[in-house]
Amino acid sequence: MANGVTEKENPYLAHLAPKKRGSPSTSTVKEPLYGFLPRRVTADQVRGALEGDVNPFTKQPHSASYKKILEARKKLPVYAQMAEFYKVFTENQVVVMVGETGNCSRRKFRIPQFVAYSDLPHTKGKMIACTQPRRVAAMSVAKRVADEMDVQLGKQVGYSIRFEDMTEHGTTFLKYMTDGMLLREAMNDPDLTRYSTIILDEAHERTLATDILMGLLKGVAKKRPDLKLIVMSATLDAVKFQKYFGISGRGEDGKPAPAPLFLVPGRTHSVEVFYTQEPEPDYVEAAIRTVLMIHRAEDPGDVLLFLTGEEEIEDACRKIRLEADDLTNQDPDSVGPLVCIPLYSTLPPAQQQRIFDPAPSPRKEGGPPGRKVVIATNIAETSLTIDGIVYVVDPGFSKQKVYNPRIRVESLLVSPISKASAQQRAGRAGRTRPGKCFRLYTEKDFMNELEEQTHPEILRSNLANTVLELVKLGIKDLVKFDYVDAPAPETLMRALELLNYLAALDDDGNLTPLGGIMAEFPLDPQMAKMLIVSPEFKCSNEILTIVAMLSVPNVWLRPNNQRKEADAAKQLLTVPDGDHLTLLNVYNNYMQNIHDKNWAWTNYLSARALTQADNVRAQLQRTMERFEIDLISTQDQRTFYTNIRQALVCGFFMQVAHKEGEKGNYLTVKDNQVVGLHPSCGLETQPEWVIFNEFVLTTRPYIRTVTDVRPEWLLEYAGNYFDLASFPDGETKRALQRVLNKKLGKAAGRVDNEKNGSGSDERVKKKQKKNKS
DNA sequence: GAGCACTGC
Repeated sequence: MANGVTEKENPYLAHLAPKKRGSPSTSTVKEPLYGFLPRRVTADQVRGALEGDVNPFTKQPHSASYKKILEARKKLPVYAQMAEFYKVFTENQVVVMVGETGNCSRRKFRIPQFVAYSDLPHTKGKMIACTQPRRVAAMSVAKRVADEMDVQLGKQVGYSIRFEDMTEHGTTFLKYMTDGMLLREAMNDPDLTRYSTIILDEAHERTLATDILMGLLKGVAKKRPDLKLIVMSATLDAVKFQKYFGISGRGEDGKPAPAPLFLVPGRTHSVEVFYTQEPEPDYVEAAIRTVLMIHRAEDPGDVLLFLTGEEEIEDACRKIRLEADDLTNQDPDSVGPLVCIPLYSTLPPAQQQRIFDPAPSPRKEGGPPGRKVVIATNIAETSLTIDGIVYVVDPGFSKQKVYNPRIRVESLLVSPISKASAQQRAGRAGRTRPGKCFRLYTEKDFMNELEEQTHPEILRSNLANTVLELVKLGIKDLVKFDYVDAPAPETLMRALELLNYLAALDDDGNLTPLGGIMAEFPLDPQMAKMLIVSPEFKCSNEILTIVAMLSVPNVWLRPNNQRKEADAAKQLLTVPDGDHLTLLNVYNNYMQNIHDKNWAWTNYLSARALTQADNVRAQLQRTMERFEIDLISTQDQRTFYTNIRQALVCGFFMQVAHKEGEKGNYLTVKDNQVVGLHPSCGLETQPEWVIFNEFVLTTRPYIRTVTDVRPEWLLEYAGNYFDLASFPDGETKRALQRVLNKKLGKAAGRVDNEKNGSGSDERVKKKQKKNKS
């Protein structure tokens, strides 16, 4: 075999190899575990390279700044662990690596570099991938590592994220990327043959993409003895990953031996944790009280308070500011000034930056010091770190996505956080010096009520997209796929069912040619489907725009003090037949005014979201061109909107609602959920049949982004789904039956049909008349 | 007459 690797030497291969009768079991083999490519570089050699005068990658002399960075690096504990790292890395195919929280940054900078140096003489032409759950991290870490290695970003060290590929083919050998990006690459190269080592960072976050990658890579590692895998995680999950990547037949009694663990010690400061004596009935009120108490009684240091959402945060900010003002008025000499800064993702970036402002100065020299209070969502738990936080207030809640496969609805629920999450939050207090964490729940509740880990995303999501990806990756049996945590069978069934109705999978669950193309689009399957069929309706240009607009955050702005103005501006752009058409109209108007920087703002639209939509549109257009899907628009004004609405039906026929009674209630078809039109909906009337983009569960169930459709289209373009025989009895079925009867009647009397079926759209006509007058 | 936890392709 290549590289002199025999199957026996690789337990993963041995596991796959047919067992010979009477041959000794692999568990008795005592020689070194793996016989991979000879990566026997020693720590001394690497130190020599690091400290030498010439950069081994560029063959250029090391720069002065490099030498300065190197001196600092030499003091880090990881540097001292180099020899230990190379030993475990050389001897094992899979290593689970653990660093205390707060230490992760060092880990993600150094370990990939160590691998890079070890690979230098051996794996020419193959790359090292290091995945991150977030784009910003992939970008910034790559930048810093390029600096540390004294190479140019985008050359030997690069990154690859959506819309931005900073790598050079043939030159880049260390590539930081988002986990989703690596998963995309895997769809066209399931064995990831371009890579010699794959490092999954932040594995404990258990994003959907990381979870799928872990399942995939476990299989690939068995097939590819030359592939090395490093799973990096926070302490708590390590054992789970060690077991998951365990080596068959190596442990006691022939059981799997856990994958080896490599520990990188942490460097965080101690955090003292306080609990309440009794449970708090109102956590927002308790949180406000705690923040004010800290402000009055504790030493200087900034405060981070975790709340669940925008409304809660803005409310708390207001109340804390009021109370702080009261304190100041009572006795300006006893308390310092306090600033309260909200932080959540939908805040414009400039306002997010405020969290890095220094705390306010004392009112007068020698007076009590000022304090900064940041009130944040979970964004401060993972995505953004704020240095200088000394006090954390943790009410123990966050909004979490949950998926109900029975009614096919994803919603956000305020739920108790996990122990792991609580520890992560507490850790935010100890980044610069010893800190304190005030938990607004009892110690008993922490011990007994909180789950160990937050449920991984794969257990809380609609998996339609994921299942299509898995099938595209060549996974034959989705139920038997080796998940780290297997999703509920019902969730998989729902996904398979949807993909089958969309004709992405055939009745045996095999990928159809259409499904293969759908998987190439970074879109939900419904949207991919309608985009692909849209040329048949002569509106692919328009559907492309609508899909792009649906893929970005809400474009409508509605500032609290200008709601009326915002609503009026929206009204001017509204198309009465449906919100999807309104989105198209908004985009087209935006493009016509692209050079007017104030256009978005004066129309109460988010310029950021619109730019993003434009990016997404361009990317999708490239994918369409790759598959030769025509970009066309009809010139016929009479059918312009009708065609678009028909194409929408081809993707979203499973998200149809039927009007019931006169109260404006709708029933979702087949699931029979009573829903209302969301107040943001711009429909002029309440049509009998509508398709909707999402079902949201807030004060009551709503359908949002809604468009008027005709029932005969449902029967025509989704006949399989609207098979009346399988329909539950009820008003919806009877209404469809009437349409069907009428249609059959019409088909019988052709002349009649010719006369009425001119294809014109009554509402469009009406509107054109209106516009003319 | 509502609201948008957070990511990602």
